[in-house]
Amino acid sequence: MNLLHMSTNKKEAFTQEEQELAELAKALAHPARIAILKELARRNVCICGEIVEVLPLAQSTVSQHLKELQQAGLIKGSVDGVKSCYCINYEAFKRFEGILEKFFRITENSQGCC
Amino acid sequence: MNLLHMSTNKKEAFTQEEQELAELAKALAHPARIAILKELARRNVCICGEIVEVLPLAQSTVSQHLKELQQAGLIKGSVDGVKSCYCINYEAFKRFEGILEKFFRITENSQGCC
DNA sequence: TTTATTTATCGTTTTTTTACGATAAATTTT
DNA sequence: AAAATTTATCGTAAAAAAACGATAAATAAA
Repeated sequence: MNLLHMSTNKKEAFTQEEQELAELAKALAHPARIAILKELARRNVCICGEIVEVLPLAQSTVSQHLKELQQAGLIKGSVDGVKSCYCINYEAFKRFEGILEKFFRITENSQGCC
Repeated sequence: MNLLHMSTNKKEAFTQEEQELAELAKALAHPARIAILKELARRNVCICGEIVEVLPLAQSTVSQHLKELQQAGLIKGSVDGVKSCYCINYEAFKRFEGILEKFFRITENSQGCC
């Protein structure tokens, strides 16, 4: 492999699994998004702009993070009048957990040498 | 909170735990790094430039990814002559698993509303 | 000793992410 | 009906990540 680095489309060079795990990991790759997820889990009744109150970020920035979490599938959102309501997508987390577990299992039976 | 967005240093606004999880997740947030980790685990004898052979990326780019994984603590490296050898840091993965498990547990007992 | 191999690092470019303010649309409240 | 509230989106700026080629240092092979 690696003549002129194979394909022009880098994304396609990796497996579907690798891409999916990377996408999900990316959703967790910012402390603000982790804080949002924790807050959504804490109040099991869904919240909306209350998240903004809790985070040290501007409303538009929080909105952006919420969008990313939603696009990754980790949260669900619904509109209630002028307010909007988000919550944990339980099924997605279960799936995420499964993918991670499988991944970690691979690393488990490798005895390092360094 | 949130008057002028609190502190000027955004990083400090989140907990140590949130930051650590975000850092670890970021290390997984690229398919190339996942592929590298899988390859390191597959050959349980450590490899080095053989990783470059397997990935559709330039040598310098792979080297960069290896550095990031090492900085995140997920892999260990050692030099053997002109070659350099990397391997899975088993303890780090165990720790990572623990942190994730704790995090997922929080999300588990939240019944969504959307 | 000269040549070849291996790999980390430098410099650079391009792309993505993060963050904010301003604004617009929708909906309550007054 | 007018004013206020809520929130997504737009435009933009700054920072970080991703990628490459070139190079230098170290070691191995000739």
